[in-house]
Amino acid sequence: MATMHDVARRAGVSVMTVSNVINERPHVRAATRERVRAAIDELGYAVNATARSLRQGRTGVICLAVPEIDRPYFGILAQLVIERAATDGFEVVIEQTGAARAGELGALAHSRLRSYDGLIINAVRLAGADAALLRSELPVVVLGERAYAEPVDRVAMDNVAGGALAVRHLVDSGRRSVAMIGGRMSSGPADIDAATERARGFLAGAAERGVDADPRRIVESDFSLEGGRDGVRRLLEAGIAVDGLFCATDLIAIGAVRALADHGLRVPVDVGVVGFDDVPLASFTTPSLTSVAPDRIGMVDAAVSMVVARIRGERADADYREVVGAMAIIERESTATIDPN
Amino acid sequence: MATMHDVARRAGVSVMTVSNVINERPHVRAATRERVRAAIDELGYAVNATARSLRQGRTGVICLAVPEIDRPYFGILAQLVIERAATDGFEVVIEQTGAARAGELGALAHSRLRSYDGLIINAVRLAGADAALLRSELPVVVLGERAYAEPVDRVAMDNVAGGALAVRHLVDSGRRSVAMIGGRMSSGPADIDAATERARGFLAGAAERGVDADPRRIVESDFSLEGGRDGVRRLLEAGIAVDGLFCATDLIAIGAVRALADHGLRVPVDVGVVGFDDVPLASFTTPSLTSVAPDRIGMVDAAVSMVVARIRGERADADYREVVGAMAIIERESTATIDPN
DNA sequence: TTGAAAGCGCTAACAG
DNA sequence: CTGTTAGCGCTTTCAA
Repeated sequence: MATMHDVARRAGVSVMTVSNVINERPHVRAATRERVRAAIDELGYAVNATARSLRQGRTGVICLAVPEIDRPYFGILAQLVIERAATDGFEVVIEQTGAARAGELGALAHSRLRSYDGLIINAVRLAGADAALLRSELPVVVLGERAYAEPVDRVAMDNVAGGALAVRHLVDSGRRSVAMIGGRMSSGPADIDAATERARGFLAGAAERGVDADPRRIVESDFSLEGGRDGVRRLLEAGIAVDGLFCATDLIAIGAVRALADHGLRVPVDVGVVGFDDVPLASFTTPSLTSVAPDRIGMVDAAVSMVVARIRGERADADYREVVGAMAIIERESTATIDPN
Repeated sequence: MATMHDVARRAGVSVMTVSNVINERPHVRAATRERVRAAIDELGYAVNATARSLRQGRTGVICLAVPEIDRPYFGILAQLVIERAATDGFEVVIEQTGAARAGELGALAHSRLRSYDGLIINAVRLAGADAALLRSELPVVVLGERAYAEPVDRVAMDNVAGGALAVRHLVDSGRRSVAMIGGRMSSGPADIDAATERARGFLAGAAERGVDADPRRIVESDFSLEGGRDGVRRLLEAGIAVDGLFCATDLIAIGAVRALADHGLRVPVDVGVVGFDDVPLASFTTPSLTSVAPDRIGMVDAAVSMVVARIRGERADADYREVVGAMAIIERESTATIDPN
């Protein structure tokens, strides 16, 4: 690979002039610039980003850490973050945490090692005690979750409100025996994650509408197709009557719809189903899936803006911000109102 | 951030000794090692990967360039590549090409800039004329596609065989009027991509089974849910009778199944549908989706092995290899044999 | 077993 | 408008 020195020699200028041309700085005579450009083309020169990063102490790269990139929700999120970061001149590398605390801590450590300029982390397991780590020299924005006692930069979605929206809609469309798959009954304030918050919303919404809000109507599960399938099996085996089912993600919902069909239960006639995330697929399943939709674009915009502002030093160190994204319910076929006949 | 010099000063040794400890090189006295380790912990020191990369000329990072990370196929692929690369001590960064030639050339250029050690590129638009670029100092393995006249390192899937498998299965399960969504009739040998190859397999398989293999039975489409929906609409509007439908990806198939339902056509009773990729979702849709399954794990293993061998200089420069992954058809409900009554 | 010196390729700061 | 110098943090090379 040619270096800047090679280009300088060939163009008969100093390396500094080459650098000035490459970085489009003023005060370079047009003729000189052309000579340098020609040399660059002839040698097939390209800047070495590693050397530039070492010198500048910045990489121009933001890390996005998500649990698993092969879940549709995170695929879309990644796409949006990449596009949005590009508008501020940043690249994005994606890191997977495996939805584990170790992986999430690893993403933090790793961002430091690689000198990424900032980190947007969709943390699902980082505990409040880890929050101190989130307030380091490295600009970090926590995305998606909502519960740290310590102040950190954070973009959350209102999972409780979303869960309540879902169950209210189920009841209002004629269901009385509601249940939830993918929720969690928190053992304390320590591990408040999306599963817990959505479950709280579910219970609150059910109580509000005067339907049975027994925590036994909530089963835990992975946020996966298999989790939905197994969740339905467990509900039915426990003998819990269900005509309205709230699933903590769309993937769970799709697995659940399939399992319901396998048990001879039709959606929406026998059971109404609501998912969460509003992935594109939700419009295309049969039946199409009613889902709680977070304001993805707004959240991504807020997260990137926040991390970029920190990187640029535009905010005081202790000035932590929190943004909570809006939720909406998108009604589709899976909760069509039951004909009273 | 503490540097190696800070650690050295604190431990009362030279930077070289610190480096030796960090890299677990022998010839460091146990006592010295402990002293250095203690200093590292006290200062919270971590190596600066950028500086190391600049010095070594290697980054330990492989780039994986895919069209769009939010398609399930590529999400899974990324997951597999990350896991496999880790076994050889490499990290992976994911780059999106937008399924455009510019994006694919960009991934190449970018891998050079960032000094990535190698590139695995799922190229869908790079033309044969660009193949020369693939044989540069940068180790590159082309994944998924199959058609370059020039020799390059390549891991392909047998798209033609896969298309033929699909149509044979449709005919053998009782369908006679087959059509395809997401295929392309190539204008020449220049742009042979998956859409073209799968269409060739479709035509060959149809001819082999003695059913109508008119190219008008193939409609182009995006590899997306919307593409499948629109493809069905176009087929039906063109008045083409269809009782067997081959879709170039599972996403197309899911969109198509939905559109068929909207037109009052039931799957599999009225139309049998075969997808391609065998994404996990295929087992969970209603009806579950018959799909052509590439040997993903085998392909990923081959691709990572090839690029790592190149990085390590274990192969002669001109010794290009090609691996073609096996295909299988996974039969599910969407092609259940029609009861002759 | 440990250390000193050099330099990877680039850019900030300043000099001309 | 252009050039010189120094140094980012690390590892390679060689010497002690």
